[in-house]
Amino acid sequence: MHPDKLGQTIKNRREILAITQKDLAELSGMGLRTLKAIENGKSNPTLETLNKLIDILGMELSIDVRKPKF
Amino acid sequence: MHPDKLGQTIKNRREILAITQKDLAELSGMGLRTLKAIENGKSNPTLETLNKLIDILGMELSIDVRKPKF
DNA sequence: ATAAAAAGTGTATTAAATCGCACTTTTCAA
DNA sequence: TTGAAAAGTGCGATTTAATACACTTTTTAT
Repeated sequence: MHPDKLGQTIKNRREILAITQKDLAELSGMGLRTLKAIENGKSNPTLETLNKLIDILGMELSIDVRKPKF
Repeated sequence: MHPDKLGQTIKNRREILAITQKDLAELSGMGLRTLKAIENGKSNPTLETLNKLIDILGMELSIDVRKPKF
């Protein structure tokens, strides 16, 4: 999960929920500037910041062993 | 994914692979002190740090919509 | 076309993640 | 038992994520 892909994931989900960056930032209790940076893939967010976001977005973060492609 | 659970996930996986904290830190290109803090749930790591770790551990991070329990 | 809402940006400050060094504690095999 | 390897900790330095303010650009609805 690289910054660019993360940003798209967050942005896509936010748009599905039809809320603005400002509202998402406020609901998540984080700075608007920070959210903008994340969505634009220009940030290296902390786990805490990530958790705030995905919680409000109704998402979850998971870490699992990579499945081999063959 | 809270810091405590993350720490356990990392530690469990490392022990399955039978490598030391020192080796994992070096392979991941991160400070030993940082890895120790993460495993002990006393850290709020950045995405970049997380990526370094799970990459070496043969794991992957994913963010998906929460499935309802019913 | 245009006015308002939403999104993006430059700069500066603050809080905290990362890091190395030196040391202590715990684990574990001989 | 004991000695070495592994894990954990106090401290201080450096880097950078997170933040607010003020402003510009883009998007959207009328």
